[in-house]
Amino acid sequence: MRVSRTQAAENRETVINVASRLFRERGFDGIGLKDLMKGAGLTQGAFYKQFASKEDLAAQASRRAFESAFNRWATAISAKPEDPLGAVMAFYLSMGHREEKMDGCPLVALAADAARQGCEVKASFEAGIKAHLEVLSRLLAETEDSAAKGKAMAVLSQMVGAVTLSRAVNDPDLAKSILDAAAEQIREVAAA
Amino acid sequence: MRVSRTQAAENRETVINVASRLFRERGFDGIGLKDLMKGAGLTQGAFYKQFASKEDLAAQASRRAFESAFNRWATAISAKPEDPLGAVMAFYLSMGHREEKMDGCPLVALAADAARQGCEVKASFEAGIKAHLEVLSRLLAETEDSAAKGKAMAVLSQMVGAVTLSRAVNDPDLAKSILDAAAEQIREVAAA
DNA sequence: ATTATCTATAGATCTATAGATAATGC
DNA sequence: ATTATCTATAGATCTATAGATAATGC
Repeated sequence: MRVSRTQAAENRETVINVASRLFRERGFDGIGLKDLMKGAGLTQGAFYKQFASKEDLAAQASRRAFESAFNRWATAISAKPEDPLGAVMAFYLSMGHREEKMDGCPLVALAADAARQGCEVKASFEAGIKAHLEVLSRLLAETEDSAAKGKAMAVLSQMVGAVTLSRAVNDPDLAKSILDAAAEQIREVAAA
Repeated sequence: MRVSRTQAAENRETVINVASRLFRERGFDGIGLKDLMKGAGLTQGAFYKQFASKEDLAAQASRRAFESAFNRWATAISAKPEDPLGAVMAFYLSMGHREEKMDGCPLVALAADAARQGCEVKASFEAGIKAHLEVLSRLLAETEDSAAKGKAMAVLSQMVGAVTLSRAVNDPDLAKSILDAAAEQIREVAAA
């Protein structure tokens, strides 16, 4: 029954990866440890040798979700170097992202949940938000540094809010209008 | 044990009012029927004579939360008729609103949760979002109707996203910067 | 007679822990 | 000898239902 240290470390990574997706899909309170462990091919009993508590896993899984989010940003940016901001907006403010809860942005899926968690989870989110703001500041390419930071905060708020609202309604036309309106305004802000 | 019809109707309203606050504070999955009913001074057994299911209550409570949100908007607007948009932003994008989860905007507290619920809850949110957009369109006072609608969607997204992000971080300075950046950009958009 | 609420409970699930097992690592 | 995982379980909680109770409403 015991496995090697490397295997145990791999198992731990798998649990974090699975949790980063299932928490996004169902919320921190929407899935139990049994199903999370099952998703990693383990049983619930193995959980507490790897993690201190469910909240501990929530903090780790949030960090992992941000890592995978950054990979998507990096892929989009490097695929279109002549318009990196446009490339990010094209996928972020798309109907595809709206429907892709499990692999979508953790800020949209879990930031409101994170507000109800302890300070470890919030620390993961704070780090994730700061990293997002740095990338956005760079993409907005302001000459003045403080202006870029403010714009980045405003733009990130708008992105997160737009996808959140688009997911909360039934009507896909309304959802698309919200995403398009955000994209339009971000274009104007970036050009200003 | 039985109460009069009017008393029963009052009890039902109380349950919806309590749920609209406790759901916002703890999330749809973060509080059980027992505690919701206790908050209304009743026992769990009385629940199913009034509501078809927890999701049914979630839809009703969401509608009620939007009603109370509109009251706050209306109060702010009528208190400062020379700058209604500024009055709304002053409370919405404040640190006070950030800390006031139970009575704050239901879009911030529950829109991400609503995305995981059934179509009844989403219908409540769709109606609430549309009503918000109508008020905002009017406050933005565009001459062209379609431009006002687009601006309203962009501004609402930004408001919801900013408060959501401000609640997900530990650092109050960062939280305040996010709220201020959103307010600043909304002022510019409104002036344009 | 009807019915709103109560107590009680079914049956499932939740987080967390205890002890057994069997493979690793010294 | 140590330990990662397993099965099993404690104790609490969840949604939903059943049947008793007592007041309403006809």
